[in-house]
Parts: sequence; C-alpha cells; structure tokens
Amino acid sequence: MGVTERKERHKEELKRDILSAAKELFTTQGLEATSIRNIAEKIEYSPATIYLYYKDKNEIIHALHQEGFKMLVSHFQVLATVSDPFERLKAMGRAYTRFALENQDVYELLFVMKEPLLHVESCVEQGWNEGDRAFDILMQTVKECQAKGYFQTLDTEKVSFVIWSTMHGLCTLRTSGHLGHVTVARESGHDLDALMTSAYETFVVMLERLKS
Amino acid sequence: MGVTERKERHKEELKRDILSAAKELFTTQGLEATSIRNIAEKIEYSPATIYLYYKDKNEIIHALHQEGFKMLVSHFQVLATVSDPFERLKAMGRAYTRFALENQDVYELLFVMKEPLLHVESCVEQGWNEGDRAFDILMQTVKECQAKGYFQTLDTEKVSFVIWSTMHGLCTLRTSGHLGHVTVARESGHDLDALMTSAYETFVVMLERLKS
DNA sequence: CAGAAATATGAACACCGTTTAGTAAAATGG
DNA sequence: CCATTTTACTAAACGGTGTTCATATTTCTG
Repeated sequence: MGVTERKERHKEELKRDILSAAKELFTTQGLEATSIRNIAEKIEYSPATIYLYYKDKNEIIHALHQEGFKMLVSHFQVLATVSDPFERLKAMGRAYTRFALENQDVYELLFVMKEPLLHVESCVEQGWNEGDRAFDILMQTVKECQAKGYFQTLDTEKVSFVIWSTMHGLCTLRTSGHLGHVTVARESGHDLDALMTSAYETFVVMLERLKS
Repeated sequence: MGVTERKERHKEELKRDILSAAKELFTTQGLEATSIRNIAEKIEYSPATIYLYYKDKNEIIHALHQEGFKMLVSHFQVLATVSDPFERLKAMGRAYTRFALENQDVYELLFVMKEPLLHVESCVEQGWNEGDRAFDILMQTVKECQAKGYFQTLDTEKVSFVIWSTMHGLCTLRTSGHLGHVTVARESGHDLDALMTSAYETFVVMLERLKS
C-alpha cells in the first residue's frame, strides 16, 4: 500500500506547511497578524481546512512554542563549552537577555503567554519537557557554582528560580515598556537596552559577592 | 446657568458609571469579559455612547490602570512606619507578591500589558506618575539600606531595578503558570504559592548577605 | 463504473473595537 | 410659543477574530 503512505506523507506535509506559514507570519508580522485566516490565505487553503490538521489555534501556538524553545536551547548549547561554572552562568544570562530582546514575540510566546501552557496540560504524556531541559541546564550550572563556593547553604532549585525570575523580570519589564516609564532614562540618553544591560551587570556583581 | 452645570454633572456621572462598570466587569469576570459591548450592556447604553465619553478602549484601560496603581501604592503606604530600611524592604517584597497573587488581573494590567502604557505616552503632560512614585519608594528604601551597609558601591537605581525585576519575575512566572511546569513542585506537594514564597525568602537571604 | 471514504470549503455563528449617519430630545433665540 | 440649533444617543454597518457544520469535490476501492 504505497499509495496510502504517499497520502499520509502529503497530510504530514500540509501540516508542516501550516506550521511554517504560521511561523513566518509570527516572526515577520508578529502575534497579532498570526490569525487562522492569515495562515489559510498564505497556504492558499480555506480557514476551515486548518481545523482538519490542528484542533484549534492553541495547538498551532503550542507547536510554535516548541520550535521557539528549540531556538532558545540551541542558544544555550554553545555555552556548555565554558568550563568555569560562574562564567557559564554569566554567559547564560547574557544569552538569555539577548535572545529575549532580539526575539521579543518568541520570548512572549515562551514565557509570558498562558495559552501554550494550557495545551501542555492537556497532553499529560510529558510535561513541559523543553522547558524542563532549559531549567535543568540552569540548575546544573548553579550546582556547579555552589561547589565552587557560591550561594552556600542555599537550595539549588530556589536559587535557580530566583535567578531565572530576575532575568525574566529584566527582560519583560524592558520589552513591555515599563522600564522606560520609570527610570531616569526618560530624561537621559534613553537607551533602554543599554540600561537593562547595565542592570544585568549589577545583578552579576551582586551574585559575585555571594561567594563565601 | 444652573442647567448647564447640572448637565455637566450628569456627563461626569455617566463617565464614572462607565468606569465603575468596567472596573466591576474587570475584577469579577476578568480581562476577557471587559469588552466595550459588555460595559455598554451593564450600564444599559449603546456601545457607541461609550465613545462619547472615552476616546477608545485604551483610555478606559488606562483609567483602570490608574485605579489599580492607587491600590498598590496604598498597600505600600502602610509600610512607611517600618523604621529599619531592610525590614521595610522585606515587607515591601511580601506586600508586592501578596498584591500580585491576590489581584492577578490587576497586576497584569499594571505591569504586563502594553496597552495602558501606550496611552500614557500620548499624554505627555506627566509621565507614568503613579508608577514613578512606587518606584521612588523602592529607591528611597534601597538608598537607606545602602546607608546601613547593604549593596555598597552599587548604583541605587540599578539595584532597585534588579530587585523590582526579581519580584516581577517571581510573580509573573507564578501567575502565568510557568513555575508549575518547571519545578519539582509537579511531583511534590504542588503548592505553588508556598514554593514562590520560599523562593522569595531565598532571595531575601541573598540580599541579606550583601551587607558589608 | 458505482459507491464509499477522505478531503476541502462556503457560509454561517457569535464575538470583538470602532465609525457613521441619522434620530429624538432639549436648550436657545426671536 | 414656535423655529432653529445644539446635545445626547443609537442602529447599523465595517472589517476583523476563532470556530463549526452542512455541503461539495475529489480520490480510492470493490
């Protein structure tokens, strides 16, 4: 039955076409423009057809979510070569902020929106595996830092969560525009990215001082 | 001309009615349910009427935004009585997380959504005065902590921003559901609020160790 | 070739924010 | 007191959203 196989492949192909159309719309036009109707138009099918391949929009968003996570994890993968754990931690922070600022919509998809996570809950099979992996990388690094005298007597998971929170807060307050409304940056050079970066450096110094 | 005055009062009254209808919808039904049409139905007017009193939905959202900020600032006001600056800082953090968890939609309105800020930009008159005030309270406290030996040689504004970011990150990762998908909390008691609180305590310990 | 099964869609439903043209009521001027 | 202007309001529409369902159209199979 080579015929059914070919058809099967065609089906998978269309499913991927839908996803890549969604991906392109999402990355070039942003979240707003990524509607079922726009996707349908791009692949030259009826909007209703999309529902034969994806249950609803959340399923598409979830698929984009996974792709976005692969992007992020790949950004981290490079840093595994840095042997000193604290240096690695610093580099991870820089990579994280850079990723968030350069891919704001993707970042929002990964860490701000609630919809993609809701879909994860329905697939009980495996939790948020990509997310877990990224967090495990962070925890592993924190653990190694602790072995070198940093964050002594503190719980690894909680320290990791605090660090993640700080990075997430820095990034979202920057991209949401709240940073620009509160700081002296308004009257000064108003280079918000530079201000956020220097705030990150301050955070690094704070962490550095936590070595016993 | 007492007539025009009375009419003027009626106009102001309706404007407030719209806002309080919006507020009630927002706090009881959430963000999604707060549509122009729902508000109109609640006050028993046509949707178009609302546009005679507010330029667009963003203006209403901005008004709710200001109300939300007054709520937050009032939560902080009480803490001014705490004389020790570091104790005050700790109490502020607790008040902040408590506010965020107990008023999740309001918090999102204040610190996550971009729409209310966009409206602020159009009113050049005065920046984000409420937000500035809250941030100034934080900065003042950090400054006093520095006078007592905390965060020495670090820039007050940047330390404040880092602290704010951490709090914001903790709160949003909690309320967006991302915390629950990444931590061991899944298999353990899965009391996420308690986990977030203990992460906050870890953060406090970290700050405490930054005293020279 | 007929019938069954898979595939695709047009049209509709119920929403959304917003605008416009038009109506009804009230205030004003003569 | 009537005519006119101003004010207050709204019905209906525009273009958009996600989603569903009955109806084609195409493809495979006996």
